[in-house]
Amino acid sequence: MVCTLPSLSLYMHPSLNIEQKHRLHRSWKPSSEILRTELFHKFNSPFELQQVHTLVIKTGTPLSALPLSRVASICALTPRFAYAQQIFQQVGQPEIFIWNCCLKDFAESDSPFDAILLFYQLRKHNVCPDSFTCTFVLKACVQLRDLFHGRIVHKFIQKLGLQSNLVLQNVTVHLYASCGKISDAILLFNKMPQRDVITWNTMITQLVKRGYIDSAYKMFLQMPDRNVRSWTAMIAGFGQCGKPKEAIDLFTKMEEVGLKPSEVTVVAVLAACTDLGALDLGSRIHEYSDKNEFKRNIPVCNTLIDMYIKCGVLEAALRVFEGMKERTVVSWSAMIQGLAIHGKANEALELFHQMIQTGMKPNGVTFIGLLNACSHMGLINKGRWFFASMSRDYGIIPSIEHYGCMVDLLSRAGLMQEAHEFITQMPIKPNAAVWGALLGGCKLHKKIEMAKVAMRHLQELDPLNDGHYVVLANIYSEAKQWDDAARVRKLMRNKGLQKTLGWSSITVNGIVHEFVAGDETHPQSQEIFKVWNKLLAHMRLKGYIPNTSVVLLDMEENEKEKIVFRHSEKLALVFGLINTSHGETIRIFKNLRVCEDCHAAFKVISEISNREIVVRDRNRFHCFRDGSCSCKDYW
DNA sequence: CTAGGGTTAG
Repeated sequence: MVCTLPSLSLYMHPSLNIEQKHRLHRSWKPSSEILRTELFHKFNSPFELQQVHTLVIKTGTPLSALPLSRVASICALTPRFAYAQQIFQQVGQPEIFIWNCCLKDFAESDSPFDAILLFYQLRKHNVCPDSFTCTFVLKACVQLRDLFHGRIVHKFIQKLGLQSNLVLQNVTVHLYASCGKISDAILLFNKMPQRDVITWNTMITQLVKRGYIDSAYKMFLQMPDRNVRSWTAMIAGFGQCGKPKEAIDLFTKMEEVGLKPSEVTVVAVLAACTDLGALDLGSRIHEYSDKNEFKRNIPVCNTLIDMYIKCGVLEAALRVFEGMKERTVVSWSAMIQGLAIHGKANEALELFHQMIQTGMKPNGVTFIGLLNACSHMGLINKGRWFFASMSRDYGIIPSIEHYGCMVDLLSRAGLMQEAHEFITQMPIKPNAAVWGALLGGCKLHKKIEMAKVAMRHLQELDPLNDGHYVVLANIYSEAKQWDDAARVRKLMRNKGLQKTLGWSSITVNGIVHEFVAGDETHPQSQEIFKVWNKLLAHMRLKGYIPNTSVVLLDMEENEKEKIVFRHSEKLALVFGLINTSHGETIRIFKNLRVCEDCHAAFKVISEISNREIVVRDRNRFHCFRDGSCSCKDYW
């Protein structure tokens, strides 16, 4: 009689009683192959392990067929430690080897503290650790930033006489640096009789993380041999500390040396392109990635998506997103945020819906994107709903950023009282971003009294940020309260602050042209002004009326016009019209928010010149086409 | 069974 083999999952099914299990047990003779592939990954407790162990003995399967690392992890932190030891002592492999495998898994898991606990268990049961053991425990300490246990292991290494082991020295340097003891790390580094490329790379990365970019670069120049990871660490370092130009310069040098960029290099360089709005280099890196089969690498795709979004090419970002075989929450969140800052709120919400349907769990960042989408398009009720939903339906506790988004949403919509009430009822202390969002709403809706309230808090929380003073002065100026405006500007000056100079840039033929307001230094300045005057006549016919209320100062109307006409974004746009071919999209990058008059002017110009104009603002994108803007004037 | 570089928001 042929009987079907029951699977182990059936054998161990909780609904079977002991007698049924025995019956199965007697009749069932699985091959060791079945044991290995089907069975052993399914037991989860010492009790189940014991059943499997019995089975192994009964069927005469060699003990080594057991997934020993799994046995170890099940027994390690339960009172069954000795049981595992007993098995390990019979398999003909050094016992410590098996425990080390388990330690490695723990150290790389999401609860690295288990590695430290296991280490104590090993000591308690007199298992003798080796250098591998120490490596993994130290790695866990690095993950946890656990200097206390790290120091214990460090002393233990010396007790074992392993202090000259290079790998251990490298991890120890990493440990002290990552726990904020950078001077201890440097001390150890200096004492090392020999160092390898990993030692140097570790130091570079850690110095960058602590903000010592100059020391990191010195080390980079000083080190004897540099591999791809050294270059990448330094490129990423420049990017992370706000020096994307330096990152790209270094990348160029890396190419000159002839080293082949890895996936990680590509991610770092793309992030720098994102910050700079360097679409041309970004696209080149995209081609390189495709040629080198980096397409399957999720972070590469995620960074590409973000790069295209922040360079204003939403379609390209969507293409990368659609082409991904596998996506993470980062991919979805990046795309949702991208749609949000491009003013496509409904598409963003729709994408979120799709995300949920694929079974992907959103995180806090996903909701920041969603709230931004609602905020930028004035979807107040949807925004309120998402805010409530995140904790209720997904167990995500709103962070200060989410509260900031909500205040932005409410105050942009003019619901100033509600926004203020929302702030006073927050369970966490409001920060400068929260009050700043309220102040922004006051500017938009000309609420002077509320602006004063917001400013009082901002002066306390963020006194050195010139932006707040400028906004408040603007609010007074718009209300023609010149004395108050002057008082705020004086207050700002007394703190030693200057208004951040606005600038706009445009890339033509790979060359970045930067303009500041009133700029006459560009070689083509005269031509720019001539073309502007012609354009202006045309614009006036189309109904454009200069909005001079954006000028802070009390002066004659035609003086104000002169100032408005030479705003940096207008200069960059006219330069673009002159120097690009007809029909080409013009992309402008502005460091501050785009001015209201420029916004109105760009709409008219997009119609007259029949051009698409994409402006990357401090906060979002404006895509001007056929006389209107993608933000639908809600920003 | 060792050690080093990366992505969404802010």
